[in-house]
Amino acid sequence: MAYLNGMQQLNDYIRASFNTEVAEAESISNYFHPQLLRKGDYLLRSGRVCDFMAFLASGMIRIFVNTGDKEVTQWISTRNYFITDLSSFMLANPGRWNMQALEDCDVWMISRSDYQQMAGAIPRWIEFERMLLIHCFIHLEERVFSHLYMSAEERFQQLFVQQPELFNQVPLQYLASMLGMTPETLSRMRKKALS
Amino acid sequence: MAYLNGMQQLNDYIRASFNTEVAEAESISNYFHPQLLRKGDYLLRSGRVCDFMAFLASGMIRIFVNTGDKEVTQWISTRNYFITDLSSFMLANPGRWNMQALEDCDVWMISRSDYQQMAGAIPRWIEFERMLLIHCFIHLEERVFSHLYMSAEERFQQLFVQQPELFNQVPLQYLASMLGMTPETLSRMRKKALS
DNA sequence: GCGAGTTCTTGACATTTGTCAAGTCTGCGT
DNA sequence: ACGCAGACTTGACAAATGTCAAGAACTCGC
Repeated sequence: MAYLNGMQQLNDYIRASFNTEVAEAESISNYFHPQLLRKGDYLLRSGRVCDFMAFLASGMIRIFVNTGDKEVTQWISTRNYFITDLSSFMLANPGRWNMQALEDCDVWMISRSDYQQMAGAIPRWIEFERMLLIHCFIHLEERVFSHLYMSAEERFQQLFVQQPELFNQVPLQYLASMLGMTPETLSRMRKKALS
Repeated sequence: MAYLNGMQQLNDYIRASFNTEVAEAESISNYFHPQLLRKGDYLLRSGRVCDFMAFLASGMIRIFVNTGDKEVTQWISTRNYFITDLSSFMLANPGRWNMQALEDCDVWMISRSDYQQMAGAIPRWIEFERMLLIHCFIHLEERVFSHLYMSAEERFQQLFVQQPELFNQVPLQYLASMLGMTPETLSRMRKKALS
């Protein structure tokens, strides 16, 4: 059941992104294969080459790295996002990131070789990939900018407004790390925000 | 003279990036037109649609925004980089960034319409653009990461090692902003580093 | 080479955020 | 339901960084 819903979601997402027909969307989503992740399962481990791109149909995945002294969460992906270690997937070198399911996840995966085949077979995929890269760039640029002109508290408040659902579902320590502050600081700010 | 050198540099850069013949590199660089900027001149102003991509053959350009209370320098581009307000150039919406010459610059520009024409005429340009986007993504990701796991001092030291030339040529206040700290703090850290 | 304007440095102090440690809460497996 | 382990909260304090203000150094046009 979860599989079928997930595939439908991938289809819908592609149709909306490509503004295209059902047939073309299906020709794309057929390249993807379902996988269920249990809470705690790893989709990828640091140091491995990332040989896939994944579409997260449901659940949440945390992307993080262990730097020896501390664990740094770079990002938490929610449903309807494509996930990969871009550097590793595109350049086929060992990657930095761990990807771990924060809850049970329904994930649709495509291997690098299938990806290349798809890109060759479906010219519009290349267009789509281009827009994906552009939007990722814009998003990261915004994030760098937030560290240049906002305080920790302002970054917290922005996230609290933009993605309040994260604060129910994600362990606070991961959000803290993603915001570039300690769990204690985030705990205090959240308390203040709720009062 | 500067023009010829600049064109040569654009050619060399493209040949190296594309790993291609002189002829193809020239067919690309012919789409670009030279422009000399005087120190202080603006290549782009905040709020305008960015209708160009530029190759910086010599000089330095500061990319920044005025947020009302303070000016935030996002990046300082050195020679041999392509420069554009990516969001604005690709999506043709009004951009956020100012771009100002920190010194006299030799810049080679291509308009959006010529860019599109070139992309249509030279399929390898699309490949190149893709690699450009991927590398920009990786660079920004690294930069976000640096704000998550490094202190201000560590970010300073990293920049000081990686691009020491910036510290001679660029007003300290801009470097401070780019690193996400105040000029006073950077001044103190630099003093400590030099002793 | 001079002077106005900008930029940089320095000190004193304020604020923000981090660190550590203890105690509390919560959720999960048995 | 119990107990354990992990997660969260809280307080006291420490460290990093910011703010403000004054003076020094530099730059650039004349």
